[in-house]
Amino acid sequence: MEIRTLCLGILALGDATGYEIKKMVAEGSFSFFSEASYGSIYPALTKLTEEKLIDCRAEQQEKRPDKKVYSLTPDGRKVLEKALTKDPGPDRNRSEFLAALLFAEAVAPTRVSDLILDRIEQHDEKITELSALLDYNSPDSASNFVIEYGIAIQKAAKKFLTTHKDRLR
Amino acid sequence: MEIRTLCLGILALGDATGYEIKKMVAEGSFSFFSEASYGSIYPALTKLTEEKLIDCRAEQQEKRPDKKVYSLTPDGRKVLEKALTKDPGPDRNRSEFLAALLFAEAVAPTRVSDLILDRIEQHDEKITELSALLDYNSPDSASNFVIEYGIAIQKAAKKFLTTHKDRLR
DNA sequence: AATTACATGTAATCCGTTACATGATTGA
DNA sequence: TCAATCATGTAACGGATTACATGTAATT
Repeated sequence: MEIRTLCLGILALGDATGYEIKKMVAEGSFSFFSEASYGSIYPALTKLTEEKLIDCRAEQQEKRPDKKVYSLTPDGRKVLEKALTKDPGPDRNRSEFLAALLFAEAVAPTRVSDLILDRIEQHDEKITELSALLDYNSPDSASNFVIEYGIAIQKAAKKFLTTHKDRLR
Repeated sequence: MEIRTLCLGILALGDATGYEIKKMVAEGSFSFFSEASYGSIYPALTKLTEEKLIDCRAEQQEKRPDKKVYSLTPDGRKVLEKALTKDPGPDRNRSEFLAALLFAEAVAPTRVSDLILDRIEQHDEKITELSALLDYNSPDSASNFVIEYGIAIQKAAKKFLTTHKDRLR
C-alpha cells in the first residue's frame, strides 16, 4: 500500500494532522502493519491537497505552528474506494529474528536459545501493548478486530516458540 | 537485516550461486521473512568478494554462462558471527490486507467479508506451500523449525479470521 | 536541568526494485 | 511454438528513511 492510500484511509476514519497520522502509524493500530515517517507523510499530504483529494484547514495555535487539519474530500473518497477494490497484495514480512535463528545454527549454535528466550519476552511485551490499545467503547470496530488479530498472531508465535524451543540447540 | 548479512548467512549454510540465492529468498524457507532481487544480490556478492568475506570459483558450463559459486571465507564467517551477536531488530510487517480491512469498513463495508474470505483461502494455499517445503531428512533442522513456525502463524491467522469473520459486516 | 511531546517541513542519502540486455535448454 | 528455467549483470528510477532546521511547553 502506498503512502497516499494510507493517508486517504486514515483520513476516512476521521480528520487528522500530519503529526497525528505519524503517531497512528508509529503507535496506533496501524503500527504492526505499516510504517511511515514525516519525510513521506508531509509531502504526501501536500500533494493530495493539490490534487483536491483532501483538504486542509489551518487551526491557529498560540506559540506553536498552525495545526493543519486534513480531511477527505468526496473525490478523495472515490479514489480510496477504487483503491480498495483492488486485491490487497500479499503481506511482506521481514524477520531478522528468523534469519538470525537459521544462520545462528550454522555459525553460533549456543546463541539460538538466547534468541528464542528473548523473543518470547518480546511477544509478552507486544501482547500487553496491543491489549492496551483495545478500545472498549466500540468492541466490534474494525480497529479492535485488527488489534485482536495482532494479539492472536503474537500469542501463536509465542506458543510455538515455547513449545518447540528445545528442539534446536 | 541487510542484504550483505543475508548473503553471508545463506553461504554459511552451503555454497551457492547468485541465481540460487535468489531462488532461496523467492521460494525457499527464506521467502516469508525476507526478499531480494538480482539487482541487489549480484552487486552484494561482487562487493563481498572484493572484501574477501566470500570467494568465488567459476564453474564452466557448456552453452551457458559460467556458474559463479560463492563460498564463505573464514573472515566472512567472523563478520557473520559478529552480526549475529547483535539483537535482531523487530519484525517489519506490512499488510495491505489489514489496512484494507480497516479502511473498507469506513468506505465500502460490503467489501469486508470478501476480503476476509479471500484471505482465508490464501492462508490455505500458503500452508500447503510451506508444508511442501518441509524437509523430512533433517526434521530437527533450523530450516524446518522456521517453516513450521511459518505454518503455525498462517494457521493462527486463518483460525482468527474464521472464528471472527462475522463480527464485521 | 533535561527529556519528551507538540508541530511542520526539506534535503541528502540509501536501498532496493524494475526494466533492460543476452542467450541456450527443456518441457508443455 | 511458447513459456519457463538456467545464468549473470547494469542502469534508471522510485520510495522512504535519516538528518537537518526551528521552536515552545509540559513533564520528570
